[in-house]
Amino acid sequence: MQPGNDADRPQRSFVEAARRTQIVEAAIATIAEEGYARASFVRIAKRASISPGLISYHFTAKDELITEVLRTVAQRLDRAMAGSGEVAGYTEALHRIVSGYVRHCAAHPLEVRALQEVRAAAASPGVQRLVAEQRRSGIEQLTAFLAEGQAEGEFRAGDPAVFADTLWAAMHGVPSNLQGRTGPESEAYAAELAWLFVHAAAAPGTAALRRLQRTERRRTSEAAPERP
Amino acid sequence: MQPGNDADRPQRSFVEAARRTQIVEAAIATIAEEGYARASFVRIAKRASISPGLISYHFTAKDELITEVLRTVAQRLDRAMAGSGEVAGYTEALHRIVSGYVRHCAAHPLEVRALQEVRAAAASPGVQRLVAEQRRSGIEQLTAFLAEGQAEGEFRAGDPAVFADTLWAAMHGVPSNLQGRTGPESEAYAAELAWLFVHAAAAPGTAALRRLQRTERRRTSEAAPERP
Amino acid sequence: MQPGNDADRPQRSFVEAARRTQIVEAAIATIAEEGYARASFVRIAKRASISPGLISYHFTAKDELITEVLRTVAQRLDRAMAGSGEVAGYTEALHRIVSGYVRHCAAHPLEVRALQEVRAAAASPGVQRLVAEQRRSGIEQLTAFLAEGQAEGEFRAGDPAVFADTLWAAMHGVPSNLQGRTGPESEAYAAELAWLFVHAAAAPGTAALRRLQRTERRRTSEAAPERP
Amino acid sequence: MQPGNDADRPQRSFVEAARRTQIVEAAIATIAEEGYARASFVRIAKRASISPGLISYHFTAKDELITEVLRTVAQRLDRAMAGSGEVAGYTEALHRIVSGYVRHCAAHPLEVRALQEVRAAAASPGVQRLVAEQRRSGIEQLTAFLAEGQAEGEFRAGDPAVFADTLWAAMHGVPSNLQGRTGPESEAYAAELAWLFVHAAAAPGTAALRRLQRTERRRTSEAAPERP
DNA sequence: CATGAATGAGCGTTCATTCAT
DNA sequence: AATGAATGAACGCTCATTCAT
Repeated sequence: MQPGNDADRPQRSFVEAARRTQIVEAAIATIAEEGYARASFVRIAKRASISPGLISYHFTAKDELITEVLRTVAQRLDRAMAGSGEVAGYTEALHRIVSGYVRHCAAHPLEVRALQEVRAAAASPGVQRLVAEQRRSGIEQLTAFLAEGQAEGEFRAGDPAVFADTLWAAMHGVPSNLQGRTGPESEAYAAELAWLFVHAAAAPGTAALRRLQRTERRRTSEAAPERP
Repeated sequence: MQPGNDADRPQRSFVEAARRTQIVEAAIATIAEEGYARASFVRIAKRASISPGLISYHFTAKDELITEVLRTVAQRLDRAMAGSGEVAGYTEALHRIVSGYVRHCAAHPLEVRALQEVRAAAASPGVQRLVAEQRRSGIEQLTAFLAEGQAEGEFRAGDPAVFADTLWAAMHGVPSNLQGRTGPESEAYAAELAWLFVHAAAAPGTAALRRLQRTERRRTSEAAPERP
Repeated sequence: MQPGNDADRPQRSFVEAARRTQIVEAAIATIAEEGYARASFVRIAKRASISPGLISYHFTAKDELITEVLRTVAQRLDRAMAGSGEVAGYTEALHRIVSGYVRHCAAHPLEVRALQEVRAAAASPGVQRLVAEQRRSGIEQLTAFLAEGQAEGEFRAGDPAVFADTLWAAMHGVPSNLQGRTGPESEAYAAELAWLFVHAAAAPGTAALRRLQRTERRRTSEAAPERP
Repeated sequence: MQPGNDADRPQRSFVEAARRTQIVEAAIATIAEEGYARASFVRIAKRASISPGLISYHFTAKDELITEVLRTVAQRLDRAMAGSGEVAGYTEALHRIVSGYVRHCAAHPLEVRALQEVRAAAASPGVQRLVAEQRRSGIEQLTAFLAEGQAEGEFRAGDPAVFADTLWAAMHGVPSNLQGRTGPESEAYAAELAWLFVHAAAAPGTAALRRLQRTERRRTSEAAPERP
């Protein structure tokens, strides 16, 4: 969902790209585990087993590094939410967005934690602008998606912008809510949250809803087939 | 919703209380407008037109000041959400909680912004503990309220904990979502969000829901009677 | 042994004198128990249950307070070392000086501790000057005393200045050496140290030494008469 | 006499070692000349012509710098007191300890002054612990040495612990007593003080004492052969 | 490319001292 | 005579950034 301006510096050697990636990963880990406030160049460099000066060499300023962190993590999140394979309709798509998001949070807690830390604590105007832009863009896409679903008759009436805001905010809370939950519990959480929003959005009596209900019931019983 | 230990230091002179209040308000404004990371004693003091040393004189450590900020804002929020006057039932109470919260955010954007900043960016263990405790306590109260409403038959079946998590997260997103909206727009936002959660929670066909619907329609038409 | 310039401010009301005394005592206790570095006006005032401003009111600067502390404690020490009653000769006088000093250290550890703290840690030129003066004066008196004893034939030949230096230094170490010793142990320490210096100073075969030996033996057996 | 744990951080680059040494030396000079209380990072850095931040870069905390100062100076002192060459017996060894110590004080007054300042004025628990440990260890070694000399019949009867305390304290006073004395005067002071303690410790009529007396007389007459 | 020593500004905090009350 | 709120300078320490090597 992040807006990309990949044209910033098109020419990048292989080694340089590798170093940048390494530094970004170290930054993600440091921010996630020690908090944004403690993620100094010295600490990030220590984690990457390089010198702090090298970070400044590859990134013109801390802002650029943090920006890269933001883009990297958001991109992976987008991919996780998009999922793969065909989608039968809007209802199923919504279900996949929410559950995919929750599953990604459960599978990559460090990344998501780092994302939240940066979004909340980063103070520089540049980073804040990007955060706002990611937010705007994300909500815009959600709103468009919901409006389409309405137009197709799968989603009920109501202001799609408010619904998108709420969905976005609810997703933001997921990492915190997942803390202390085991893998299976996270899976259940994903299902529960997805259903909550699917129900809240679905027009009453849509076939899409019933179809999804059947699909999910099968999935669940396959995953836990102890029932006779 | 914050856990209170008001017995910390019972004896406080009038002047001291006034200064503390002034400093807390300056801190709130600074955090809200410049971000937690830039809310240094020097900047807060400048806003209050006092010397930085005076903050240390009145608060034993920065933690204490931030804690006071957290408590002050949370307390006002709690009051706003509780509202005044009788409440007919759980459905109406839920409506009031959500709309009261949104209205408070619209009326006191600095306070709420500061609250979010501190909750997200404060790194010290002491503050993080209080933040976690406020969160735990808030969600616990919401969960209990929702479970009661279920037992009384006003709310539909479902895990009240997940619903509470979602509601909490959605409320956290409100200040951001309100940014750039005018007063009347905020009012509409409050109504919309409240309806969203009331609908999501309400058991189908409750009288309470219909009653609330009538009440709100009257309120709205009085507030904006330009319709023929 | 401290040089007195009592003419600094001759006119002092009764109340003022009492306050000054109270503050000086609080300062002594604070310095002794918390160390010179932590003996701020606020802490001293808290101990005296007064306001910090009052200290500045009664003492023109911290230097003056510390100076007063130094004078007060040194004066008591001098009195303790002078003792009371007749002294038969120089040998006995030396014994009394050393043992009197040790006993005073054992009886008033706070005072002496404060004295050492100030002497060692006080940085201001004014205080350092007084410390140096007390030292000079003390050693001068000791030197004169030793030279007299030499002239009278009770003390052996040798540079009295070096002996005085050594005695002064040894006395400075007493408070530390006394730490962790019980009352009776301190008494034994006093006797041992006094004997050490009496022996080191005494001319061989003086009658004074034998006389003192008899006296002390009697004192000791009276204090611990469990011998048959 | 200081307890060493040199294994703290074994790996240190050449440049870093040089800087640390430079900073330690600057700290010693600052403490000695301006007093411990005025030995701030800013002042030490100014003396070393570096920025204050660099001290923090090379030492994790002020404690570590002061600890290094303590260790460095104490180590040199130990070496000076141990001296070189064979020692005929305990009496001669005692003479060498005292005179070696005094000579070191005369030759390196800044170092020793700094040592005293730190020992007396440093307030942090970490430093105080090391100071106490150095003291304990030093007195313990002296006591053991004296007890051995007693067992060998060279030293007279008496509590070696009290003698060690006194010797330690007397040595502590030397730097002050040396102030204002010229080189030759210091040499005389060394001889006088060493004799004082040798006499105080020696058993009457030992051959060792007479032998030492002859040796020293020769040394002295060679150093100042103006006598006919 | 890469290092890591070095800088200088800014941080929270302490303190002797002042002064309106 | 006494209070205690208030100041401003100094403290130890952290940090992004620079640069000689």
